[in-house]
Amino acid sequence: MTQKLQAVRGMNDVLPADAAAWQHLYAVAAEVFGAYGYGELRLPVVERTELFKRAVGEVTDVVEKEMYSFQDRGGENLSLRPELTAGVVRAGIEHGLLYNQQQRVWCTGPVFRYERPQAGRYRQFHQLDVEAFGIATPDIDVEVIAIAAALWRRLGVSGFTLQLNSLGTPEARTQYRAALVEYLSRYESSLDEDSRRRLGSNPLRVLDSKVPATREIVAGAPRLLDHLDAVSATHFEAVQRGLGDLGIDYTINQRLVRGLDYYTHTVFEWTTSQLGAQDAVCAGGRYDGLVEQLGGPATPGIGFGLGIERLITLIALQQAAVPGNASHVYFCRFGAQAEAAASNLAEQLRNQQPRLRLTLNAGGGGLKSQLKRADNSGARYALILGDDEAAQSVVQVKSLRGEGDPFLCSWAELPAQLVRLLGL
RNA sequence: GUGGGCGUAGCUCAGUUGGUUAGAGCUCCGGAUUGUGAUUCCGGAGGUCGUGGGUUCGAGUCCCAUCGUCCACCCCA
Repeated sequence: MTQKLQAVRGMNDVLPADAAAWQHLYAVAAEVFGAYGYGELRLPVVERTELFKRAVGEVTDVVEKEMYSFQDRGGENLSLRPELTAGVVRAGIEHGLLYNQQQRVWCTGPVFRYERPQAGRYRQFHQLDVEAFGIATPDIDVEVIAIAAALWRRLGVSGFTLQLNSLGTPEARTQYRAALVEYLSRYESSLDEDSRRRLGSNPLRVLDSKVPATREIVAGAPRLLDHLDAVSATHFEAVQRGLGDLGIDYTINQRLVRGLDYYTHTVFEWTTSQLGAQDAVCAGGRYDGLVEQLGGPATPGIGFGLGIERLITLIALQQAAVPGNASHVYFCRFGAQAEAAASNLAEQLRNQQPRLRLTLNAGGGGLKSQLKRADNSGARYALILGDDEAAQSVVQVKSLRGEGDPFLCSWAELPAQLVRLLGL
């Protein structure tokens, strides 16, 4: 069977028309993260499988059944990263960034999860990641959450709900876990199959279940927040106060437990009702034990991962402004002399005005069809250079968007004229 | 991994109870006095009807399989 050559299932191309939104998002994100003093970290897409097993957790779905794992030619067990935090921590430890110091970093790139694709869920997707290390106080929890809020503001997207919870210290969590298991065990026969399995492996995830019968049981379960030790409770209150001071609204969701094992204390999720079932756009939390768990010095950390595809979808849905990437001008040229002159002129213009986006007609065609191309390109102005104009060293400048009548402009004055017209 | 919807021109779709050369709109290309777009008029290009089997005198239309896609479960960003 000859199979048509096509992209791998769940892995999408981003076409030029859509890339404008991506570029805009990256530009704004880099600016916002930079404004908070976060530096970019660039990491490999492939890591040792062991890293994710130890960081994310051996019994999580992500590691158990969603990783792209393989052996390379040397027999190493490697995986495409299913998330970014583990790699960030690995790099931090490896390069000594986490020894007794603070680090604020961000990271972006593709991540991979072998899942059944659906709206907002792909096998290769992209995340923006923000992480802060070496700061145990709740002010950094607030800062990290505020960064996301700032990003929404700068992008002009809205309608999020910030859900907040605390998992407490590992000790508190262990204690709570025991209480929860004891409670749930009493109803074991009434639980759904998944939940019964998780009772042994990862009981907190049962809280998250959507099965009605299980939810009923969960409703009467001991509450995590009631089991917080004094330190955790104080920390959580401080986070809430800090968010309140910044005017960031939130709701406490006691069932928010997150699917990755490394979280402690604060966990949060920015969700929206506009994306269907995959409603989490940005999620994260504190992971005070992770660095040590991966062989580094005991170092507190907190961060979030943000789904770029989901955010891009929201931007489109809410029609938030995205600067266009169309050319400013389309240069029409015809006649042997004029074509050569136009080619030189175009180079000069681009050199003198690096911000100018100029498409030079190629492939010939009559003026009519060239102007058609100019119009379709989305350019604001057309430059027209035929042999008549060339003989006088001028070009015709013609608005394609009803911004005044065509006029002739000398080659010498053209750069200044374009700057004026385009507001470069 | 489970369940359901859908796969006909680049795009959005129509194709009557299976029946002669598979249609429309948009896009694209060309033309309407030889150098002026987006409007109008005329013309043109473009499809092995996802793929492979099967039923039939005959299948885009029915059956099976397969791939893809969409949505939900699950999981998460």
